[in-house]
Amino acid sequence: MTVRVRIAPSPTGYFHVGIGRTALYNWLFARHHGGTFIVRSDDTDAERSTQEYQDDILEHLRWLGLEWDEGIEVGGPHAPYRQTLRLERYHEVTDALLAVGTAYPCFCTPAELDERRRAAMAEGRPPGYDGRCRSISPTTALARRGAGEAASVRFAVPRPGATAFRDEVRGEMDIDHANVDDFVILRSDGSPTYHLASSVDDVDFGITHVVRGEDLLSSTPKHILLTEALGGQPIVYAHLSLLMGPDGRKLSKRHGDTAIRAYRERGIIPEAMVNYLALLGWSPGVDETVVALADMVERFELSDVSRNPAIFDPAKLEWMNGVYLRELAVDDFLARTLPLIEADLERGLDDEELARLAFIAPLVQERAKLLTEVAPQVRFLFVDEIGYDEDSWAKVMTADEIPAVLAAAMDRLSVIPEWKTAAIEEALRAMLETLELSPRKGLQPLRVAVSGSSVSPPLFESLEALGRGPTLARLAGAAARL
RNA sequence: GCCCCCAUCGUCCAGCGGCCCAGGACGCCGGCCUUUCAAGCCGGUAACACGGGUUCGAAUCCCGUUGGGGGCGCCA
Repeated sequence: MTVRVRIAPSPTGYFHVGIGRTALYNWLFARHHGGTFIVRSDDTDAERSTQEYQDDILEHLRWLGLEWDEGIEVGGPHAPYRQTLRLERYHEVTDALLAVGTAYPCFCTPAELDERRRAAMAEGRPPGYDGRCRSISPTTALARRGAGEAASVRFAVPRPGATAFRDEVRGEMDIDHANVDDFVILRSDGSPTYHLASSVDDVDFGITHVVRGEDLLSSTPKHILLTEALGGQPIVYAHLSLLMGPDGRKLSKRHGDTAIRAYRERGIIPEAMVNYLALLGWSPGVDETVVALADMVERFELSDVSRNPAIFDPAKLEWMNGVYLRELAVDDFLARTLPLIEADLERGLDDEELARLAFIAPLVQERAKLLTEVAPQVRFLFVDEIGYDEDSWAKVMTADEIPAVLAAAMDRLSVIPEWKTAAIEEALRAMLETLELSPRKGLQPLRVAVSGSSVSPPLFESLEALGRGPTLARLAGAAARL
């Protein structure tokens, strides 16, 4: 049997790290088994669904490299893969269930249900639907509907009864139907609920494994019951624990960024995000933290997925991002960084500037954790006027010997025969010796004078990249500002 | 309230009855290196929630307590 898995994001919000991880696990599972990964759109919530969110989801699925074999935008044998386009099918199924009595019309209004739910809670009874419309005879029900009375359709859960299944990450489950109420499958406005649409799609699309969040664990009997009623093949379930915020509560907006987009914009690269997400709840079985994608595919097993809720830790993500940044080929690093640099400068770089950037890039690559750190670090190479970081200035440009240092540096640098790192270093070290200054004392002022900050790429290389003219001008400029 | 899930360093993960006075990674602290910041290297800090069993032997199995999470919608 070929493995067929899916994710069914609802376009009611940006693609966030939680679904990202679920998508990744589905993808890894499919790839590991040579199966099919499907993406469909759960867009039945017309109120909250937007095209912007839909685009964001697909864009970031691709950004993470989780290409899908079948589904929305790419098509496939079960197209279209969006639920709003399959309403007829849901009605067809509902009618069939109604006909055999596996489902029944419910005439309770939302207001009534709400009131009863409140009362039940207050009295300590289970707040689920009490099943009162289940006893209405089919003829009476038909008459009432014929008379125009609004009705939703509920699934008649067998009682007494229980649903047992084996969850691939949690083990054997057995849920008594006393805890599964007669749930709505079709709203009174004719739209399908999540339970119906999702289960019908899973059956119709031949889904073999459902890997999803633990929040759906207690709804699983509903889906199994529906699947059986539809005559579908049994589906294997695997429920992933949820992602938490730093305070141990469910991850949400108030914890800061949960959107994958936000991390991308902050300078996280997809390789790092994927690696980090993969290990947030799954272990390849060895004490390794940085794992190549191919190895993940090779080793991924649902049985190795952790049952513990996991706290999303941006600090570790950033560390990992640094690891991946350093592993990048310089050209690749440059390619990913250039758009950010040009955006920062608000102009493109010419060939000569590109060459200077390429010269300095490896040195920046070594120290970056985020792609977004690069532009500010190299900005001084491409602007006419630099802005000084005031903290840096206050910290290093206030010592008594500063004027002498700047003057000596200008003297030395203006006469070196060749403007190369080695010659620059030699000249400046000679200067340090003459002035009897430590590198820290004598070189930091030059760094601030030239780059505007006490933090920059290595000084000698930076000067070479800047060029003699601009270097001398910056030194003079700083001297004038003292 | 009821039902379900979970429980190893601050965090993520390893451990699936003896190899564990518990291992790796992030973080944190210290050192080395050093032209800044990083990186790198070396070292350190820190956990089996609690109580009962089972067993020659328990982080590992069972029960309970506590704690955390999820669910109980004509949301998904």
